[in-house]
Amino acid sequence: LCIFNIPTIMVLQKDFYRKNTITLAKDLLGTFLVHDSSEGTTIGRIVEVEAYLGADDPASHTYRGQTPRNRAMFGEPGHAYIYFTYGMYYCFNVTAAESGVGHGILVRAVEPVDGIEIMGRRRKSSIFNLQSTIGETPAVLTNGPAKLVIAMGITKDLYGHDLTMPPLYILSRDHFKEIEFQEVVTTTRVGIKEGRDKLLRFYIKGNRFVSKI
DNA sequence: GACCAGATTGTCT
DNA sequence: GACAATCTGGTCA
Repeated sequence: LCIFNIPTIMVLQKDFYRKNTITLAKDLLGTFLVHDSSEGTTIGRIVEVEAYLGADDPASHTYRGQTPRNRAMFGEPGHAYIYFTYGMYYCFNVTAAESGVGHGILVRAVEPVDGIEIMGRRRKSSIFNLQSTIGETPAVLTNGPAKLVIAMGITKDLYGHDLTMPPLYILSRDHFKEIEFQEVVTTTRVGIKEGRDKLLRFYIKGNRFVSKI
């Protein structure tokens, strides 16, 4: 991983996750999601997220309280909440806020950084045609919450996983590469019926891997 | 670009 | 029984 042979980059620890949910959502932009799997390591830079605010948010899976499905969001921040949806897809969230509150941050898009061939293989088993490219990198690999889960090989057995530990963890921003950190765009969330007015979607302005502009 | 139908099943009421 | 924090491939423009 010569890309990260830089002393300022490190695995984000528990303290990083112990903060206001909206602040955490924005702070996750530009960090690197890493998954070490038997197929190899894949790394994606987080470029788009959405915050879900539990009992204060009718769009949240935790709005009506705890169930077997959403229990991870009621635990410690900085763990994986992975849910199954539309009969065939999984989406990945970072749990947020203190225990009992039920907040989560949906990762909607990452920018492929390493293991791009592995991502391509995983995605091609789901769809046939990946012609669209950005330079050498296919744009369609990870520009959506279910797409990135497939590309990065995230499965439901990682439900509740502590994100400070292998095989799934998050690295801090590369401040050397981000001398000017990109501006954050704040907008409404995608694909929800309730809470459409809330401005809880955040993405890196101008980033080509964001799911929708 | 915009809009739309279909896939497919766990989860909750 | 209804619905879902989605994606793909089709149509029309």
